[in-house]
Amino acid sequence: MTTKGRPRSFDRDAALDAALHEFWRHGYEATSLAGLTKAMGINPPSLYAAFGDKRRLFTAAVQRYADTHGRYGALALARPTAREAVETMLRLAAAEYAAPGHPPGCLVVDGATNTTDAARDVREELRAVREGNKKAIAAKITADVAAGLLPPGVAEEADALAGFYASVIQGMSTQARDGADRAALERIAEIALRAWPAGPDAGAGADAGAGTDEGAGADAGTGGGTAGA
Amino acid sequence: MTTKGRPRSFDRDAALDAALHEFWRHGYEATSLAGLTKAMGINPPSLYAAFGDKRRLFTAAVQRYADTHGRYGALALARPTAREAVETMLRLAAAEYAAPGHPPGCLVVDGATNTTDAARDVREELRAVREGNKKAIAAKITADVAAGLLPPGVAEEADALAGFYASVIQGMSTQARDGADRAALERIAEIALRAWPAGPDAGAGADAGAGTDEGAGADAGTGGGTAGA
DNA sequence: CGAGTTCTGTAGTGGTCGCTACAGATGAAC
DNA sequence: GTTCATCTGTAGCGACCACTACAGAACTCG
Repeated sequence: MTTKGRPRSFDRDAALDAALHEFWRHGYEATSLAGLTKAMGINPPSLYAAFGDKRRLFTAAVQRYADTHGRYGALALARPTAREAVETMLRLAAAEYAAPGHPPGCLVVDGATNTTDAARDVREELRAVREGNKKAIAAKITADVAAGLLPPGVAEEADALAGFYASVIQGMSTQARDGADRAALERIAEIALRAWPAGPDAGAGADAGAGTDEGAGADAGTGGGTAGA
Repeated sequence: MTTKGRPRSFDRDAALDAALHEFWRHGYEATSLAGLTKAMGINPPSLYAAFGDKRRLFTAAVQRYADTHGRYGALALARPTAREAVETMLRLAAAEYAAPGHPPGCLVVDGATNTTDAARDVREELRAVREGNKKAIAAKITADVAAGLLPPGVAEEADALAGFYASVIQGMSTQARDGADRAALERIAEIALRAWPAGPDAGAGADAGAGTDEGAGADAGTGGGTAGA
């Protein structure tokens, strides 16, 4: 299978990166073909030949995002414990969302927030990714409860905890887009980690790494009491 | 000054409410004049005579939102203590974001997330409201430190705490738009409140008795003081 | 070389965007 | 009634939207 015909005169990956940045900054529908072709340095027919159409180009950009800037999610979920996974996810998100060289915030969180009815499927595409991440966090928590790393009562609020940390991360994206720098985002992450449930031997305050005020009984009492009531 | 000429044939407030719902659901730029006029039950010339143009109609809709569904923010900030303000804001937001009868989430958070360069000022308008709310929360915290309701060290992280709770609320809006119901949002709010700093006499870690700090801050029945225990 | 294949730039397509000119309709003032 | 001011619906403005027909350019193959 040889490559016949006139060869492509642009770098497909570089063009995809340029498209990704456009979608990242403006969102799906607010990104025009004119803006895309200008940023990518190509003309519409080349775009359509290489990527299909705007809709498929967006999906390709999301995929590329997941493989590059958005890789922190998978990296964090690969950590052995739920606590490490959540902490890693928060801290990597803080660093990534405000990193120079690309638009602030998260493409998956804010890439298709404002859509017409015609682009409802685009919003659904990103929503599915967000919900998948949330479920993955909940699964990590449930697994740690089963492994004895977290008290049994935490199992009942695994979904709630996952929803909380998903909410924080999504809010961090908005904060980054509003101008928060990396330090500010890291402070948000740090405070969010104070809400992590105490270990299985709660009350003794055997906490891994975090807050100065955290190990004490207040949080342990809150979590255990609410869950067990 | 009498009213001469043909009287307006539609209810201006009702039309504004309809426009608000359109902007709320789709965001500023994804809302078309055609969609607005259809939802408002009027024709373009009537819209322009009554509200100026799409841009000014949006600002009027944001103002109406602030006076109605978005009133929870001002209500919460009117509470005497920072703790009550934040707790009230979280719980009212949880109830409001998933309430039936209107689109999910918050207009101020998600009403102008995806914009072209031409509508950058719209995004700025909402960003200013968000940042104002964040600063108001920080001011409440700083005031409570000055009043002795919170330990002096909290003053240094007043901005960080405000950023954290703003982040949670903004994330709750995304969660609501992704389908979270009121109960799920309230669980997020509850977990977020676990990160609230301990009272002024908490440094020694003598807090098994929750009454020390919670008695002043938590109102009856809200669960702010770990109600179930 | 010529034939075959694919890419590239030009120059549009119909459709929708926000917005408005215009004329008829509908009221108050006289 | 007549006059005048304002609103209303129709109909259409130029600009932009995503997208593509077309022809020439640039490559591999025989």
